[in-house]
Amino acid sequence: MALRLHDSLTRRLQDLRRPNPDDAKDVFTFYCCGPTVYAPAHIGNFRTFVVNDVLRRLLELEYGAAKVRHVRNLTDVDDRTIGQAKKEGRPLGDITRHWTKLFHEDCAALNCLVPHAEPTATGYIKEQVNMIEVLLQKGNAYRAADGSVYFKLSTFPEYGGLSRIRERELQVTNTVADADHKDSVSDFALWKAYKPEEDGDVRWPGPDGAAPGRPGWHIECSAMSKALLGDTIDLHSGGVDLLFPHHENEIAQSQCCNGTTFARHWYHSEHLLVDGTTMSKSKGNYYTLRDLLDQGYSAPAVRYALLAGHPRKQLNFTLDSLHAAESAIRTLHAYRATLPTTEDVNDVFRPVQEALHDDLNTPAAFGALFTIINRRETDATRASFDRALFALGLDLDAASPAQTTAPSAVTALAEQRWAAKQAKDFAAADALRKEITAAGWSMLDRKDGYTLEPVKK
RNA sequence: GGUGCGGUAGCCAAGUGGUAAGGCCGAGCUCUGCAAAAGCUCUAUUCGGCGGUUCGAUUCCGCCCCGCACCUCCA
Repeated sequence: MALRLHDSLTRRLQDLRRPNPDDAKDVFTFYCCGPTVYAPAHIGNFRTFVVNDVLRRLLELEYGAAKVRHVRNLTDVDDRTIGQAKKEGRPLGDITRHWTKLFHEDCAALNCLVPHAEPTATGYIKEQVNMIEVLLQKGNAYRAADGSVYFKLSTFPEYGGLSRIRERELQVTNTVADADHKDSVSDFALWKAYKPEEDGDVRWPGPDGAAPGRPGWHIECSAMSKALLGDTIDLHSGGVDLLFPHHENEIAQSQCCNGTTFARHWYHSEHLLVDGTTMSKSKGNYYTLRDLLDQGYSAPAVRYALLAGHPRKQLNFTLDSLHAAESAIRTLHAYRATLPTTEDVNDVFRPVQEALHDDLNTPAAFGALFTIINRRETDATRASFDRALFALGLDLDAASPAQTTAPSAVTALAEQRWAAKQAKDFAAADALRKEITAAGWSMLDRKDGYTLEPVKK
């Protein structure tokens, strides 16, 4: 079954295809909008990246790992990054390096495959400037009085096709008096002229005839995808919030500059909610991966919880859903141990991949997974199970709670209780169990000994 | 106001014009001295409300109620 995915532009399910499957050099090109590195990424951000990671895995299973090229950018210069640098009184690069490192750590913990390239906006200034110059030459952009460059929306009649927002509606809603020098309020910035009071020392030489400054946000993705993947990419994805204006603007810039289709397929994943509303700093209702790990939840459980709802539906995140995820993962872990390591004759877990191939239906995939498990298929092997888990990106071994060692006082109590139990002095054994529990540890009796684990919350 | 999405068991969540996957929680049982783990079994005559189409609708259509998101730099 081909990989079918909802396309945001046509609003239909469409098969994802390599345009030239007979060409050995042809690869499937996949661009996903990445994070802005100025603060910790919250798990809402990671819903997008985890969903896209499943997509990447499916593409690899479908075409072969060598036939997929996945690019995800890092926005390391914009109002927010500059604002954060200014606030902390540190160079912009310090801030963005710091948050990039933490972002990568979280990605690794969530078992996301590393993109083939992770370009940064500051690493592609020249490409962005070049693109702006082409747009100026073609008449799709103009220089403003302050030296900024804007995209002239009226030169691209197809604008709004993705978001279905018409220009006149934009103007109605644009109530903020625009302080800059646009011809039309709908026009968006390609290049922002340097403002000493706001930008500190962040500036580059601008496009021909423009002032020094920095690129606008939207142009970076257009320039980096062009540089790394070519004029037309097979799949472009991101969170729904990017649909307008970011992706709409990317289409306008890229298609006017390159004269060809920008992306063959658009995919947007929905938001993660907390307490029924979207996460945000101002509401104070967001979680970071670190928060959850510190509370004792495992990264695979977080990944599971993020995939527990259909990616194109809003998902309300709760600690209950994390508990459920932890339990489900324990079941998977125990089940895996029962599977033979023999070669598989029937791919009994095939329905899991099929569910994923049907518009990335992750909840249905989990359903299929457990249905098969509950059937106790005699043909099930570890290899077929692991293939299913690979597609979902679940690393079960990483789910085992951190092997914290009990304090010596607790170990001593445990030794005493074990001895008492061997001597069949059950009254003493029970009393010692209580003490151990009171100290925050569970003593789990095994056949030939015992293990100690922190008491579960 | 515009655009889009959704309302399915205690919680989460798939799905279909032909009579409701799955996970969690809970209950019972088995096994263990106890506990835990593991295994087995059970848990929606019903899919926001009211109409319509149909032999038949949770699934299609209309209206209504409720919730959420986006509307210029938020994944």
